[in-house]
Amino acid sequence: MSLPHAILTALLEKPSSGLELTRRFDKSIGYFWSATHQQIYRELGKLESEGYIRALPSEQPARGQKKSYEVLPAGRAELARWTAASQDPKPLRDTMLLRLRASAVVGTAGVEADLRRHLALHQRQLAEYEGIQERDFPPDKDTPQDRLRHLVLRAGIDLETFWTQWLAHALEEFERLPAPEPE
Amino acid sequence: MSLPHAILTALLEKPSSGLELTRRFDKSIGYFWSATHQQIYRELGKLESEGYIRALPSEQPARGQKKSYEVLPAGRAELARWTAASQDPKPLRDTMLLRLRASAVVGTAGVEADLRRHLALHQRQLAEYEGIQERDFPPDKDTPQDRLRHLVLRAGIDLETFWTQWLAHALEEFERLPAPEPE
DNA sequence: AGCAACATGTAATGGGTTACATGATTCG
DNA sequence: CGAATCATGTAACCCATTACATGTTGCT
Repeated sequence: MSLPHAILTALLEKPSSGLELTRRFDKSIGYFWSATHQQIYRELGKLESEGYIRALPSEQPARGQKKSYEVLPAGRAELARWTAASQDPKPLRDTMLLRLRASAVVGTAGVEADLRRHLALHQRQLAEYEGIQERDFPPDKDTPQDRLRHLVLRAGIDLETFWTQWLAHALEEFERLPAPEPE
Repeated sequence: MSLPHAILTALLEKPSSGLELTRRFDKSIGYFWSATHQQIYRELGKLESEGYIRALPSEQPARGQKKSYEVLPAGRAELARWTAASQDPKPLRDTMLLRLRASAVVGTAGVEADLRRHLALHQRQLAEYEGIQERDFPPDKDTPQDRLRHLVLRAGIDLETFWTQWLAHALEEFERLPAPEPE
């Protein structure tokens, strides 16, 4: 229920076409919301038909043609309403944790290699976020908007930090574990 | 694609009926995987028809009758296969982070109250996990299985710790923010 | 007998994922 | 002109969520 609001936010920050949105979701928006181009195009159509956004008039609408969108007042109002509304946090669902719990019953074969791979992935992600932090949030940029966006990036950085530390700890445990399969 | 494997893991740890599984998912399994009773019943039917689990023969099958399941060898093999297979981590999707980013554009009205509410929820969750840790993982319990399960619980505890700290930090930022709506 | 709690389901909806389809532009 | 890339979509499937339906057990 939040993809349309993620798109409205992105379009308010900067009017974009579908593919540009996809790239921004892969890049800087990805640390709090992810989406594929199929989701985005479907949602852009829905948002347009609901009167929340409109295509910028400059471009002609054709199949392979770039089509940029901007947010209409109704879209901004809907985003403000949704942002202010109370929402419950979603319960966790993490495959790696489940696999670890399962490996206590069916054996740890194969898991350690993937723990290492995930550690490398999270370390790379962390480094990327820290790069964004240095580039986009120097100490002198300090408007309320910057502070809020930095806060969100900080969450991404802290989460990746958590994962790298937890995965490193998990690997230490694995080295202390006896070699044969349990159960 | 992991709900069936979560159920297989839970059933291997202890054969259960649908409602018992639901309670265990609410309780101790919830810190790495969540599921409702509807999902569980549907999946139990599928797992049974695939030959991964079977109903314990002692009970007669009727509508309001308790029906317990146990895992068959094929189910255990499938769980072992899935656990060992390499899987990519799923990208983050967090509504609160999105709302904060949106509030940088449409104003922060209403968000602060929900930040406080979430902080309280995460603090309660953290306290609950720490209770489980004290009850279920005393220092003398130290089999490989215990270590692996403790590792998973540790992730839940550390994640809740992260959220409480980040939310507290966010609330501090809000107090430093100028009162009027940005943009 | 009536009611609450237990227990197992069905149906409808909506979002996410994967695979595929199609037109336009650019570059060799 | 052919291939790669850019750009916008369509279709099918699966999973999660919500609301609803139905039978059973135990208690008063």
